[in-house]
Formats: sequence, C-alpha cells, structure tokens
Amino acid sequence: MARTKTVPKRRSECPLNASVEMLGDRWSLLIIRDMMLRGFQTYKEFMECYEGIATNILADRLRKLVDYGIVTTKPDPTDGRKVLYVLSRKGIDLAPVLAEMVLWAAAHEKTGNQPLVRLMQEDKQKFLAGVRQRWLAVVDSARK
Amino acid sequence: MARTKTVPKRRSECPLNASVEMLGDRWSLLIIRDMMLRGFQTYKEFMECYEGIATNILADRLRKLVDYGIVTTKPDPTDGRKVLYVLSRKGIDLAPVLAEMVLWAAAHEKTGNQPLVRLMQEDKQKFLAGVRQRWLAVVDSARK
DNA sequence: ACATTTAACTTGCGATATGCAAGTAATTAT
DNA sequence: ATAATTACTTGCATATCGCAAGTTAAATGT
Repeated sequence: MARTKTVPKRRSECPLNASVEMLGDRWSLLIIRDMMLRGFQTYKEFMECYEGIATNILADRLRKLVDYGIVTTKPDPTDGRKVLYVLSRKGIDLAPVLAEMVLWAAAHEKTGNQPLVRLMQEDKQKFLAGVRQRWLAVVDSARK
Repeated sequence: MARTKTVPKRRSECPLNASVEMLGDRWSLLIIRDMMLRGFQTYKEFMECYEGIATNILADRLRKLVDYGIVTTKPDPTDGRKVLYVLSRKGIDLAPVLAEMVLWAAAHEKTGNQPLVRLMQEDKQKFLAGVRQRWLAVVDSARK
C-alpha cells in the first residue's frame, strides 16, 4: 500500500460533468444560441457576429460540437464553398438549458432583448415548442 | 475616419452573454452543483472532491463567484480557520439551469446518480422546491 | 478564359490562463 | 510548545487563446 493518490473518480459518472465537459467554455453555448435563436448556419456568420472569437477557436469549437453530436454539417447545395452547420436533435434539446440561463440572467442582471426574455417568462413552454417546431423540421432532412 | 476596427458590440447586451461570462468555464458550475446538491461549504471539501482542480484555480473561481454575487462567505463560528461558502439567492436561482443540464445529459449520455436524475425527470418542480426550501433558510441568515 | 473574391479553414507566434509543487499565515489539536 | 489543519499564495512549466497572415477550393466578375 504505497500509493498516496487514489484512483481519480471518473468524472463522467457524476451528473452535470458530461454537460460541463461539452459546454463549459466561453463560446460553445453562444454558438448554439446563435444557431437556435438567430438561425446562423455558416462559419462566416459566426465569425462576423462576435468579433472576439478567434478563427482557430471557432473552427475548434464547431469541430467539437460536431464530435459531441450536438451539431451536424452538410454542404450548402447552392454554394459549394459553404458548409452548413445545423443543430442535431441533441442540440435542439439544449433549448430548455438556454432558456433557463437567459431567465436567470434576466432576473439578476440587466439584459438586452427584453421581448425574448418576456416571451420566455410569460410562456416558457410556448417558446420551447416554437424552437422545437422550427428546427426539428430542419433536422429531419429537409432544408429551411 | 481612420479606424478600421469598429467599436466592439457590448457583449453584455445580448441575453446569455452575461450567464456565459459568469459560468462559462470548466469549474464554476461544478462548484455550484456541489454546494447545492452535496452541501459543500469549505475550500477543503471542494479541493478533495474533484482532484483535478488546481488550488489557485479553485481560489480564483470562488473569489469570482463571490464577486458575481452567486456565493457569499462567512467565517465558521465553530472553527476560526474555516471559511464557509454558501449560495446566495442568486446562486440558488441557478437550480433550474443545473436541473435542465442534468436532464439533458441524462437524455443523451450515460450518467451516474440515476436516482437524482429520476427525481428530476419525474417531478422537476418538486426537486426545485426542495432545493429552494433547503437553501433559502440558510441564506436568510440562520445556519444549517 | 482568366483574374479576383469569397468561404472555410490552418499556421505561427506572443499573451493569457491553467496545473502542479511548494510555501505561508492563522487557528486548532496534542 | 509542537505539530496539524485550513485556506490560501507564489513560481514556474505547459496548455490554451487571440490575432495576423497564409492556404485551398469554389464561386463571381469582366
């Protein structure tokens, strides 16, 4: 019995660890928000939106989101240069998480986009249904 | 009109940006979870729990959580060496966010602590009420 | 047809943040 | 009085990030 250090607890076993591993950084949730609420689909849209994200970091985060199964890619049928990033089912299912984060911030900080916040406050279910309806169609193979 | 770089959009104006700024890192949400669900209160408890967090990072995250108003500190009345970290009202209000993250992960990954997950799935409101009840008493000045 | 743009990246490098081992100050235990 | 314990800080190596400048392939302009 020499070893001082015990076997590290497997982090993924604990609830929330998996979520934090996938989403716990400065950009991932913002990328998902912009796909979900603003309909962003291309690298360029993300890049122009938040000046501040580095090009290599954006590429890295998009790659990871795809690896995690949160986002899917497909070539733009009308422009071969473009890659379209779309939320998968798993990504769409993050809507309740985002909604709660927005509501939390709205309750405790001053925030912009009051109309959206008010919609969420007044009828969270309606908001979630809207997101799901809008995006599930896209996921199930057709395009916007 | 010389400047090429435009004034950066104020990040805090957009919903979710504030949340991500406070919580968007590898450790903050885990610290909050352990305060909320496991009742952790001291530096040592956090330190021993997730081996993996560096001591300076833990100190830094706790300091930031206090700065953001999510956590409050007070000296332990029974042991002058200890500092007790407790969730503020703002911190307790993160319960719905954590719950949704846990539920999301449970739906899409294999997770441990199935009993907790099942409680959340079956009656989210009951879970949230439990958390609030347990912690609001603490916040309102009395101790555990 | 050929040159120029555009889109989506990658590469290189300096700056910042993180991880780890060691140290410190104030209690508390023996 | 001496040793532990608790909550940190400090120093340094390493990893990650931010930024500017390529690179490649596909569209567009002339």
